[in-house]
Amino acid sequence: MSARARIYAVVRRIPRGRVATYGQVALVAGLPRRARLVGYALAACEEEDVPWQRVVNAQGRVSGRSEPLFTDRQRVLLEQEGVAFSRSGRIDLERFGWRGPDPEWAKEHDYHPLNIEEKPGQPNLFD
DNA sequence: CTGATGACGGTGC
DNA sequence: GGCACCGCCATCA
Repeated sequence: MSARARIYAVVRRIPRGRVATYGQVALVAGLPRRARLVGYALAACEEEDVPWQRVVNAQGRVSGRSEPLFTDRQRVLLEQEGVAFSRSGRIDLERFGWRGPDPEWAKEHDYHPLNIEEKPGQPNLFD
């Protein structure tokens, strides 16, 4: 399986109303420290069932594009899923960040779980 | 082949 | 918070 195909498979696991970082996607796909590759793969992605809008950078911001129209589009799509942006255009990853794939699924398909804990006191609106 | 270019990220100031 | 490096690596001119 190509690196690209693995990346798309991981992105397809991110649920509605959640966002993952490029680095997290790389890690789950078994490609540590290759966040740039994830960005490259998504830029070239033409598959309809890959929710590319749910991947943002580690600062919780929508990454810039050569074509700024797609940046706006990504934000609109996420807001429609219930993801909130701060005034400065940031997403609170404690609230909306993906906690990793279902461990069951990860084990079966040889991906890496993340096991990120929910922060106590932060209501989880989407699980 | 070589150098430049990114939907990146960690570190340091 | 911002900014500058630097490591990263597939693609492309």
